[in-house]
Amino acid sequence: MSIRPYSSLLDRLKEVGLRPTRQRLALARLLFADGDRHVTAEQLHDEALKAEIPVSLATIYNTLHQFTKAGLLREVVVEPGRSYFDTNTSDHHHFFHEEVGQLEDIPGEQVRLAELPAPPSGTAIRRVDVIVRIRPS
Amino acid sequence: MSIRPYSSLLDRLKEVGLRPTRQRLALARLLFADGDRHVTAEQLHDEALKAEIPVSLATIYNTLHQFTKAGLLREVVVEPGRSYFDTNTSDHHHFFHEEVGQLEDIPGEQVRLAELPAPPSGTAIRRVDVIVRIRPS
DNA sequence: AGGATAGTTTAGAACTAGTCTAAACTATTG
DNA sequence: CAATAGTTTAGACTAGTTCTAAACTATCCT
Repeated sequence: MSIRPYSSLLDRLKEVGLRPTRQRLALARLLFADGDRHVTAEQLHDEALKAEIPVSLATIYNTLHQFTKAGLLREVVVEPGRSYFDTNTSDHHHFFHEEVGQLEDIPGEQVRLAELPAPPSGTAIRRVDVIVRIRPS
Repeated sequence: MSIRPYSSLLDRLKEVGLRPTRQRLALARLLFADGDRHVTAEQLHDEALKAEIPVSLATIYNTLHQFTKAGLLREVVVEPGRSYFDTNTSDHHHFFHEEVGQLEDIPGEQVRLAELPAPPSGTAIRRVDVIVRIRPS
């Protein structure tokens, strides 16, 4: 996402059929301004308020889900009762730092699946998530 | 887990330092009686009530967590806001049937990681989860 | 065996993340 | 610029889970 220049956020929203409202633009800026990020709804909400963007929690959730559906974000589930949203939508995997509750991308192709199982009949693979759970050593 | 004969449930509980109470024995029986299972707290609760084992939801949660800590169960996180417990504690991975909310073991070594990334310095790998998310095709 | 003790269970309150609702607001379209 | 359709919002609500403090029970000790 960081590939795209700042000014095109508006265009990207339009492309995916979302009106470029004040809130969405502001949140998109927070999310995509600098590099890859992994945020929870609460985190983004706090950040928005600190940045003087008064936005309701409901809108945070709406926006995160709409962005996800539109392919601008990817949801990552690693902890019960908390969702993370990843601004890196390319095919990649994660470290999850369990003590801290922090996600980190595993760069490039450092994880490679030698073999994938055939999906049960009548089903198709939608996505493969690899989570490497780490701890302070 | 199904390796162990039924009568040894009591011993297993003792081994891991949990008193073999009526509730724990009954839940262990439900969990480990026939083969590998993936249950949520609510599912197990319903099952227990149907089997005429009146047990409170709090005890279900306590028991699932104690069993997990003791290594009799393994917790699998695939959906926000819902935890699954797997009676198969050996090293293996999962299909997750998204429409139905059902986990299924990927048999044997059908998933092999060709390369694992080095964990960030100061950390050690605790576990690697591979979740193959599937959909009806 | 019987009582003391420490671990366990329980109902229900409390909590947390997330969703819903319906009214107010705003971007777009003509 | 008005009409309209999509968006935002506060606050009520829900689902899953955890907490609490009182009642209960397995175990230990004599």
